Amino acid sequence: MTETRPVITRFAPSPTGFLHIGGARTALFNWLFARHHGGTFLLRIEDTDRERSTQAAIDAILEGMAWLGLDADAPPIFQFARRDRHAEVAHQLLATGKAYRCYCTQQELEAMRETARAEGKPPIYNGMWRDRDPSEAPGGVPPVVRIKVPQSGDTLVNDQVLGTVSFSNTQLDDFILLRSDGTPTYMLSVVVDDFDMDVSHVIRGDDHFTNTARQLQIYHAMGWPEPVFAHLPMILGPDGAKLSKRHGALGVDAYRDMGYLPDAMRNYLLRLGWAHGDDEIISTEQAVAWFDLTGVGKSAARFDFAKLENLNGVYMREKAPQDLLPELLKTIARLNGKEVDAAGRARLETALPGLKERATNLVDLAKNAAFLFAQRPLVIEEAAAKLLTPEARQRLKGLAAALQSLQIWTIETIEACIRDFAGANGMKLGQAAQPLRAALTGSTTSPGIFDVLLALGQPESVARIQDQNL
RNA sequence: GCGCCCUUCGUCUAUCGGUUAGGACGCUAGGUUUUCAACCUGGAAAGAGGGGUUCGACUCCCCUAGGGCGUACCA
Repeated sequence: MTETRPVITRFAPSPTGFLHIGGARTALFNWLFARHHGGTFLLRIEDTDRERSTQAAIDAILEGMAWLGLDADAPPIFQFARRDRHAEVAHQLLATGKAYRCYCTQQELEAMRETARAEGKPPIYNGMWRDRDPSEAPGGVPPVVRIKVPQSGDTLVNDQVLGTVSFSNTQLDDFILLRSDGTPTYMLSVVVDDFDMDVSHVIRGDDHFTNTARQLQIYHAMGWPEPVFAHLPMILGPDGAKLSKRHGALGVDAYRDMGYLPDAMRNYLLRLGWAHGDDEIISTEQAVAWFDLTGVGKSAARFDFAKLENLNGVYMREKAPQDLLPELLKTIARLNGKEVDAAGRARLETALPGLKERATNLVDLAKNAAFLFAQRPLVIEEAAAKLLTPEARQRLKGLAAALQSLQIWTIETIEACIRDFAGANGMKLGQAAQPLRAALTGSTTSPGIFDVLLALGQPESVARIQDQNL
């Protein structure tokens, strides 16, 4: 197994649902590995299950990958379109005696499993048609094609994550290559496609580990070189149980809608099962430079929303306001059911630097920005209302007048005005700022008060303050 | 049932036979502060259990327990 072949990885989802978090991580690791080695990253849609494959799922997968920035180096390959080639391989195996036709009925197979289980043996196909003469075939029963797996010895799976694992061939059965309708099964298709696509590294979920021992039989039978295998541990729900719809088994689009940034998502997913010393905040560039299979852990990881939330906050703060704005506008529009108008947009642009420091996701940010678009008179939250005591309203009256008299409306002039007012009236800044905040935002929390005034503009600010003295 | 894999703070993890077992999230005490965040300082918090091997085990081996995956004419 010498690795002078060019690195080619692939992500091979079956389009039976959205791109979930585990699939996204598998795609990310394949992408990173290819990018790290200057190799090729391919996408293959495994749509051989015609019953369950849908166009909607294909779209969701494509959109999810685009959102995460995982670009493939070639158009997606649709597995079903290659069914003739898969069948061709099965017939080749048939011709060389490495596969055979099996005429078992469903009932016979079930009975077989029953007895095996009762005897404490693996409930697998017992090879009853393996050496039977085709002339014994019952009429009218379309056969499946099964591969001949060695009946003794071991199959070694050499895995970059799990190490070398030995499977007794007696545990492996003569699995089906071609269904009775002549279509190829997944087992056959993956192997043929990976071989034809020159995939050098098969990086996939841990749930395929046992399958690898089976798939290896096809490689052996065809005399094809094995790719390097790396099986990634699963991602579990926060409670340690398998991901279900209740917790993390959401499509990546759901994370986007919850206001998470793709950069944060990538960073989070990367750290789930992979580590590079003590590094936590890892840019995509660094990830590409550092990624390797030896950093992949062996144990399943639980999905932790709190950490994702924290990471997302880090990325929100790091991001330039102008880069955050388009996504934020979309989020607000989605939340409000209408686009942000020009005036609102101007306020938002001014307030964004202060706003983005205080939110951990876009939805939160949108909510914190809502006061910018609120109609007068503002609805005052209970806690904020408590700040608007009669004395506070008195002060606000003076403040409104002072602010109204400002000739120039900049962060500096605003700050000077308020500090002067507070100083002249023997108040601490907080005594002026808190009632002001309540009047301007209807809330007790907001960006810095000077920033709020600046974003709202002079007329609106003064009007909102005066609203409290009616 | 059978086979395979996994097991360090609550969570994600570092450690590759010798460390006061480190970091991050979360939690918590305090500081800073115009609110909230952010930020700074400190704290609590872990090697599943039992046997070996070794001068010495989180690290290597075995057993047990727990969890996961597979065992389809699904992928």
